[in-house]
Amino acid sequence: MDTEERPTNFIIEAVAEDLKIGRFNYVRTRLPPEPNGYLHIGHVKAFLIDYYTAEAFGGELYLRFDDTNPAKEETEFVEAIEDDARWLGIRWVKVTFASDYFDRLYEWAIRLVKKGLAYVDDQTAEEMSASRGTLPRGTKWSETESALKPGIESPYRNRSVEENLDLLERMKNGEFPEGSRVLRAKIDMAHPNLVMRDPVMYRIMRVPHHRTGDKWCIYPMYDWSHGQNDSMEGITHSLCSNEYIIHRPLYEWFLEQLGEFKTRQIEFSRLNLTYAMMSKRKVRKLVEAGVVRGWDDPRLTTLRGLRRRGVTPEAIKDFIALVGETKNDSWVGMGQFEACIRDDLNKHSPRRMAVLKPLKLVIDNYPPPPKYYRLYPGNEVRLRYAYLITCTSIVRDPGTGAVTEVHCTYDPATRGGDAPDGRKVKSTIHWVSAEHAIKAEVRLYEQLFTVENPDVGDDLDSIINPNSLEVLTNCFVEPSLVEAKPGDKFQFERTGYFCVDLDSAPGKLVFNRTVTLRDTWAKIEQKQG
RNA sequence: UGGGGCGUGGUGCAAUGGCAGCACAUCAGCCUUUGGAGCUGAGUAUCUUGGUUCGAAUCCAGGCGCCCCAGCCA
Repeated sequence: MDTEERPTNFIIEAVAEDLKIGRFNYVRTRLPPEPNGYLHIGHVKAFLIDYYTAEAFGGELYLRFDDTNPAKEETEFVEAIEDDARWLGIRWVKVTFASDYFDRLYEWAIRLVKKGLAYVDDQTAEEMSASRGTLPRGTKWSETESALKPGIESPYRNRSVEENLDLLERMKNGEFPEGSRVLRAKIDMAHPNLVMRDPVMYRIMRVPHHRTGDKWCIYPMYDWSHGQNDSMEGITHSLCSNEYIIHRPLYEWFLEQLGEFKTRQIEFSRLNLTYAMMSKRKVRKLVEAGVVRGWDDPRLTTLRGLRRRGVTPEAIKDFIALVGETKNDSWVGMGQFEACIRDDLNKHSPRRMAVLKPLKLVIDNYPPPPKYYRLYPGNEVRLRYAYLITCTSIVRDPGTGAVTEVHCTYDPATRGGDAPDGRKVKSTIHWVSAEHAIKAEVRLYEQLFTVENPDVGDDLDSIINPNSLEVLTNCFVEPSLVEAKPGDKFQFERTGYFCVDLDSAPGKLVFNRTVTLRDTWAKIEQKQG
């Protein structure tokens, strides 16, 4: 990756300005994944922005797992995320965890309590929600008749510092049941930004943590952890998606009150890709329901799925570069991604010949429509790298009418494919020798979903494309592919880009179609109806 | 509209007060031992109204549209 080739963007410009005015004299960013699932294409944009921004200034990148909710997180995902990110080509200087800072964070919380800026609230979750000054959950903003109402201050809001300190200590020691109390920042229950209406800092959870075990009974919320960890690590720029814009005032309020190092948060728009499911929850449902074969199913846009499908890190990075970095809400078409995949594969894939559907190839378009140049009775074509042949007749199955044989004559003078008399043929077709070719299984993929945005709605069954996978077991590939190993990539001439699947084994070749070639013929066909 | 964010060809991104450009997609042509790849050309855009200015996508004011927020999720 050549840094100079990447265009500048508003984040790079903002960071450059910070350096220029002396707000910081170095650059350090962080990747902030929550280890609760596998990485997908949507995460890649954020990862690459963090990586490139640091790289552009000779800065450092930390990989920090945001493990503040033990109910959802597992070590398995930590390893998978590191593996996927490394595969992409991202490099970091150290790996840290939000849980590394639980002790220090607790000290900071005590500081706020002592300053009278945080208190223990005994209200139930329902009471807190009701007193926030808004309509019940589930109500649409459009159904809101009047302006947002101020919240109601908790009856526990003015407890003494001593009592708060005592209660917090006992929360930490596990003296209270789960959900019975929280620590809240004392800010402003009438604030127009709901995030500032006394946000929760700690909640009681009797759940073992994948790294700290049973040590803690209270766990910090995102707002009371992320910015503090950024500050503790000397992160200069905390880059995140637009949904955190409204959290920035709180992010800054905490660091201001604490008097600690002030990281700057900058937001950008997340990636929306058509036909891609970004919701981890929903992808999990597909996996569990057996709609796909696993988290690495080649039809998924998880990094593992893309990798298995044969998509390269370079193609993914090219795509992200092309998408750019802005705050605009936008949708990028899957076709754009596929163009990047083809572009990279075209440059790097060795060409091979493979016949996927030996007979159908010929019969589909007979009698020939206009502009059809391939093999049909009376027409001469070139067998790629071999001879010019002329079709003389076809043999059909008397019962079905399907073509079972195509008879041709070859011109012995055209060895290699050139005619001594200089005559041209309009078409060259690929072939394999029936005597030498080896058999293979080929898996063809189409979009998994029938709708552009599979993340909306909950009726998954209605949006699944029933034809997203077609398995061909009667394919023949040229003998040189006998040595091909899982992950190897090829272009099957005139057909598409393919890679050897994980299921492949000696004597049992399995290929995935990564993406088809651009197909001008398909367009002509479409237009002709 | 309680607060916040965003509006440039079909899609995504540039232009940072000075000829609206790039990529993908589309269309036309050239070339081709992949109907692939490559090459050439074309069409299509500044949400709107007003203001400032010699000059506005850019600055200002109003309007319109879309998105985000009322978890003890991140």
